Amino acid sequence: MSTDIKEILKRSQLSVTASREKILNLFLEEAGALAHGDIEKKAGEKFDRVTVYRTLQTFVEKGIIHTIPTVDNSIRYALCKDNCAEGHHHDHHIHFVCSHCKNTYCLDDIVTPEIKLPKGYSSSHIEVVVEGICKSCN
Amino acid sequence: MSTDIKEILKRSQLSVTASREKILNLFLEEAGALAHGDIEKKAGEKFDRVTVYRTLQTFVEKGIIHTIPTVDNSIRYALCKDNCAEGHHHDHHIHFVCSHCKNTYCLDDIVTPEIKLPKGYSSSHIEVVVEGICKSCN
DNA sequence: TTAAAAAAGCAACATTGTTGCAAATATATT
DNA sequence: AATATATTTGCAACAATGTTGCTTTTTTAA
Repeated sequence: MSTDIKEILKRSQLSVTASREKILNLFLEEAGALAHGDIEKKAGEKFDRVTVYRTLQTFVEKGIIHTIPTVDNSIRYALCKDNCAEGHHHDHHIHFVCSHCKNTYCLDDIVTPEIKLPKGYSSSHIEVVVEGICKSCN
Repeated sequence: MSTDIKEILKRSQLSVTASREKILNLFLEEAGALAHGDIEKKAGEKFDRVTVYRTLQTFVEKGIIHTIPTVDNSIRYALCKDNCAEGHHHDHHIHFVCSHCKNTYCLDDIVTPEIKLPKGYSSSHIEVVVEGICKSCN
């Protein structure tokens, strides 16, 4: 477990604990996004479910990870590559869900497009989720 | 309850039952999208929770309603305006979530944009969810 | 090293979603 | 219109997921 992890936590003004290190490490190791369930599985029997819930919530608040919209009932989380400030996410990349391997990836280099809205609507944030076959499965 | 409702059900080769009529009617009356919970509330104590789950599932399969991605843990459903065939949705409109009234709307006239993906990725479906302030709240 | 603050773990509970099966209802047929 | 068949509903029991309050443990700061 690299010292980067402690650094990230400290930078976000979070105390460094075993659970936070472990969970953050899972995200650093993982190419794709993780759902709460994935984390429980990967962390083994080590942590209480409640701890995982609270840690994810804290990480989102501090801008360490962000949520990704899904059509099934599962919140997926991924690392914020841009340096999101506390309580202020500003990711503008799109997300890709592979229909084959079921993984979700952040395509950090693909920026969300402009959308022309009807009169009366104003936009503050745009989410794009593309479904298809990913690089590894193609 | 208009006879259109029976028509829609028959067209999808579904038997016409009180629950299906009532739930379909909720969608026809409602401008925005509905989550499972909304439907349970609006339908009052009339139906078993299981019936609502199964009805929504059936409607999605038959192309009567479609699901909308969310970042919270709730599947939202809305009517398919385009005539989606059984097991084959082909909606290409975008979705709008109002941060003020919390409603989700289909913007049927706004078509999802083309997205240029990195090499190796192929796309089969694109979802766009715009967050902002809607017409009524502006 | 110790005191104060923060987080983890536990228990109990609430909500949400699933499955099998018997009773009720809808459809098709006579 | 009445009946047989097929489908759907409602119930019960269960599984999974998410939440809250409180005590113990760990971290941080002095």
